[in-house]
Amino acid sequence: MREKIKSIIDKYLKEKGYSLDYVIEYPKNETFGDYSTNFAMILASKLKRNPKNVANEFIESLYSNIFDKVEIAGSGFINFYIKKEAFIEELMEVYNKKENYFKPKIHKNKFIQVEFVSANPTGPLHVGHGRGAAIGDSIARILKFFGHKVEKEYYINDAGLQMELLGQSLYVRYKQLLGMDDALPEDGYKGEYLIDLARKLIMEYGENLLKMEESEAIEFCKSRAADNILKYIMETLEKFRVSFDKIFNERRLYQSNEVEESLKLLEDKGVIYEKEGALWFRSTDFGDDKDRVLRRKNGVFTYFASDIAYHRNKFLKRGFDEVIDIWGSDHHGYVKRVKSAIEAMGIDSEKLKVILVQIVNLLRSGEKVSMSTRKGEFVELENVINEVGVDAARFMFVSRSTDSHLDFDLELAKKQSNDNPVYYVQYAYARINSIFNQLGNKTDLDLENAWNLKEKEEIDLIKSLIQFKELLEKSYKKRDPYFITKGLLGIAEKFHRFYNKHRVIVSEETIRKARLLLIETVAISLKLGFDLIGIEAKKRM
RNA sequence: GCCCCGAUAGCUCAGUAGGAUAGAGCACAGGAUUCCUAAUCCUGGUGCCGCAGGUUCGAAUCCUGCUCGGGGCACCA
Repeated sequence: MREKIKSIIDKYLKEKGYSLDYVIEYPKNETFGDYSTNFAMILASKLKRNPKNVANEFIESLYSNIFDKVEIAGSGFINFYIKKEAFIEELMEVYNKKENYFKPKIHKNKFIQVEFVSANPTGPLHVGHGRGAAIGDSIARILKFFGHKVEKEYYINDAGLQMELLGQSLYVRYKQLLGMDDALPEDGYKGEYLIDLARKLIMEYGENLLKMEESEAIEFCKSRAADNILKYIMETLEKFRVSFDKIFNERRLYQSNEVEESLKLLEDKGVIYEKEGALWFRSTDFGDDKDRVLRRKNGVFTYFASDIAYHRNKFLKRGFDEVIDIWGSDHHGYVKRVKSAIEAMGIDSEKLKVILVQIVNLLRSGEKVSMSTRKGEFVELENVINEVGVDAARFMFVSRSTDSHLDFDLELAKKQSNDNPVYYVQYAYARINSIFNQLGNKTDLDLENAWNLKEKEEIDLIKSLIQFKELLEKSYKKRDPYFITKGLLGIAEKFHRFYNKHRVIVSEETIRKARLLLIETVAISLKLGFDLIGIEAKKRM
């Protein structure tokens, strides 16, 4: 609809020989029509003319039949009042094309990777990971829907100190359970889950680990812990309806020599130097605050080094056209240097999009819950899912734009009441379904009936579908699923309003069929939105 | 000290790439169900848009400075 208006204006401007940036928007107030544009004001200021005259000339030249009326308002806005027939035509289009209506016509297919969660298997996932998971998975779904080839990946830093500490921590717990006196290392993992794991170890191996060399025992504990925890993480994610196409291990980058190769590549580009025994990347050449260490004095590579290799692998080995990394906001300082390195390797750093997910404040009865993995005082995603359900959790996580903080109140999300927007939206779908159930299968819909729609609530509902299309597109362009929740709420609101005021199952066949067509189309749209953010389209509630 | 994100109604947040009287949900009060699910709907009112300047026909939105909150600034991960 917006495009139709835009093409009319563009055509007019083109005939006049102008081109300018203007907007077509929804007026704040319904009495100002369905759409509104400021182009006359912009053109007028360019020509130093009176905006109202400019607007008037445009209106007089109009001959389109989709408008009831077109008015000048305020200091030169042009307000468009759309004929209801035009909206009904739009509805028919949705009905005909189904989900495809919501896909834009043109775009080139890309091969896109979405890398997310990527938590090290050193402990269970917490709510922060949950938000990343919900966002990443939804983005992948959206990109797929819009026709791209998408690969979802989980990256594990399994080559560094963290995993070492994990092994040590488990070993200590194991010894402690056997009555030995030992303390966790300073930065060790203090969570309960390691005690559980230690208990399992004792059940399976008794005291046998004590007979090993300590380093061997720790190595054993490390891989046991990692395997177990990763398995647990994946189970949680699966429950959360999040799956991955690939798990990528950091260790692999060393085994295949890709870390060395990447550094060689950078060296050839002349952006590497040695200082004080360490190897540095001159990221300041690319706008970073300071240069970064790649290999420490002690000969050990930094994570940055393997991350460079990892991104080289993504772009040069696997050939992704676009890579989306979803990180916690606490990694924001890292973005610049990774992009610098990519640029240095001759890759367009625009192809890497880093989405920083802001913090989740978990509240329980108003009390803020702290979430540090190492201290072991975090709330597990698993618990949250069990408490509030997958649908509510996923919806909550994506219901704010990614760059704003999210307050997640467990008590609130648990409530099955209308504080909880996910139920509001799902309920709309269930109601539609219930109407169709009522009718059994005698619901032959045919398009022509749609012309009988005339009530304000009916037309408003159609408008909400058109807006949903726009929001979907925005969600896609901005790579943020948040806009989908907004669209869903918009449709649900209009639907509930319609439902309350008008009955679908009425004796008059023409009206009944028209409304059935309408709600069928609404159901299609809702279902699509649900699928894209990974929540269930419940037929009953 | 430097960098990032934020500051809008009692609370949680929108505000669509400068536009009309700044919106929604929650909370609060009242009302609606012989009939497709009351997990719904309807009616009520709140704002120095953090502060101070600037840019222009016009600023919550852009620029500059400042204040406050959160996070980040390692040869840690």
